[in-house]
Amino acid sequence: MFIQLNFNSDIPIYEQLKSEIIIGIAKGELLPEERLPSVRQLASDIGINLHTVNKAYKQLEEEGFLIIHRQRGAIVHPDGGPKADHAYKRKMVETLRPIIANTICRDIKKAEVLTIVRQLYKELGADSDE
Amino acid sequence: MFIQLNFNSDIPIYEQLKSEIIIGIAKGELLPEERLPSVRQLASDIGINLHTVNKAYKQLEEEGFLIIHRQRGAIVHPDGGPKADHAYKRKMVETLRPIIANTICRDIKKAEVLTIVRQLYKELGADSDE
Amino acid sequence: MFIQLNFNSDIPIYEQLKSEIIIGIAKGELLPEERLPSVRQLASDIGINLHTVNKAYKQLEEEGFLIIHRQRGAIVHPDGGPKADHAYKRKMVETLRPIIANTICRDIKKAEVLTIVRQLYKELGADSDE
Amino acid sequence: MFIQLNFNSDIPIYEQLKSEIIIGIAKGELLPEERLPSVRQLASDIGINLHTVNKAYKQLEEEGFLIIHRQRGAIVHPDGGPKADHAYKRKMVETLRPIIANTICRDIKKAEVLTIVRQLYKELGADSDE
DNA sequence: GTGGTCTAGACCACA
DNA sequence: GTGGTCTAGACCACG
Repeated sequence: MFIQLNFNSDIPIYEQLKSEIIIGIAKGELLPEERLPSVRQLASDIGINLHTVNKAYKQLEEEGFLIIHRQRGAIVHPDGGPKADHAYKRKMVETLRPIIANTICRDIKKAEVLTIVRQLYKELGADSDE
Repeated sequence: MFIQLNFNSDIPIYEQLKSEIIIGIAKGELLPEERLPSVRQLASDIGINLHTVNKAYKQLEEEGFLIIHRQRGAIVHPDGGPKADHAYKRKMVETLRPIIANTICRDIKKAEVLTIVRQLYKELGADSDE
Repeated sequence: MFIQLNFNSDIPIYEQLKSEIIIGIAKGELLPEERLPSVRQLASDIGINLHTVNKAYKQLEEEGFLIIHRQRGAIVHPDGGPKADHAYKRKMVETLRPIIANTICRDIKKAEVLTIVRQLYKELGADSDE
Repeated sequence: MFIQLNFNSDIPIYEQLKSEIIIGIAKGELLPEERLPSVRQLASDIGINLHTVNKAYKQLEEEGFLIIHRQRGAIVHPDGGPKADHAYKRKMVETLRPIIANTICRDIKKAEVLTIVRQLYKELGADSDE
């Protein structure tokens, strides 16, 4: 699993790190119960601040992606991720709405966006027609 | 056109305002060349500072959604929005990837997400072409 | 003489109008002692506010390009323009410096800029090798 | 690098500041990747408000001269400046036209203006290629 | 009456 | 300590 961060992005490092880990879990590169690098280790590897990794881990635990043991470090949640409740879905729709509105303003066809979404599912290894 | 802001959100007010305006343009509630409220007027209506509105307007002008005129105020860009270049599409994919990854972790089916996207197109009034 | 204004520009209308008139004088389209349209007439022709034309005329008189008679209206200054004093030249250099600095940052060769300047002299009808 | 502002000028302070920084980059006083003072530091040094400095920095980032990082502050763009596209050159010509027209009206010889331009290139340290 | 500019001061997110 | 955000209020340029 490669973690690629863009230090010039306006997206906070810890957010990028969270995304990378979530992508890793989605792809199956990080399996349930798999152990993640220690905060110290990962921070050193990526060349970022220890607190930044810690913040990402903490929030991922908060959201149900990880379980952090004081001694054993962080492991991927046995269930592979938090469950989708109504609140989450509502928030997702709120997130997608301005993105979709933007594509409409820019005359991007619905079909093209749907294709992009399907490609992302393929890229992330969830390509089954479920 | 209704503008609904969430002052408790972690999304900046000016970002929410930008999204609302983009949604308005996508829906056709704001037509090309249509005049938007003055910064003072809108700020007063929403109950925020005029500089916050100004920031949203300025950025929307920068992105090609609006044209700001010193005397006439802000109008929707005659073209209804900026064109979609490669950079935009790349950025959109980068935006969608962690969202999609998240849905995968949460076991939301691809079909459901595609349905949500289609519903958003419908809601935003761009239901014509699949 | 055509007066072309860009109402979407961030340059004030009266400034654009001043420039157009100065360009007209430089080109010889407006000859010394030639009468300009009345404030009312020009404003109506261009479709702008009367005060805007008035402001441009006033400032051009102030700078020595025009002479405004209460009854006869505005005429081009008999000398064809104000004289170049030290203050003007100093100001011109101050105006050009950031423009030139910008071209350097953008890797535009000095030769290209000199060519552009020469072309402008040609376009404005002052092409002699004086 | 000295920053000299004229508070009585009709040119906005943030514009003057932008020019000074661009000149600094052109001269090579500000090298690519070099760090600029923090907005607070510079504002304090010059005696202006930090928002004014921020505005200048932001616009310079937008134009490709700087990169602003939340923690590291602002640095000169690694490339030393944005590239020159057609739009930029067209705008530059539009900027120069009224300036040149003015010199013609004032009987300043073309040769003198060309000399001034050459001197500016010399002053700004880009004297190499004619 | 419109946006543009500038100042001032506050709190927050980030690393 | 850095920039980001938001508020507040003032004066000005423009037309």
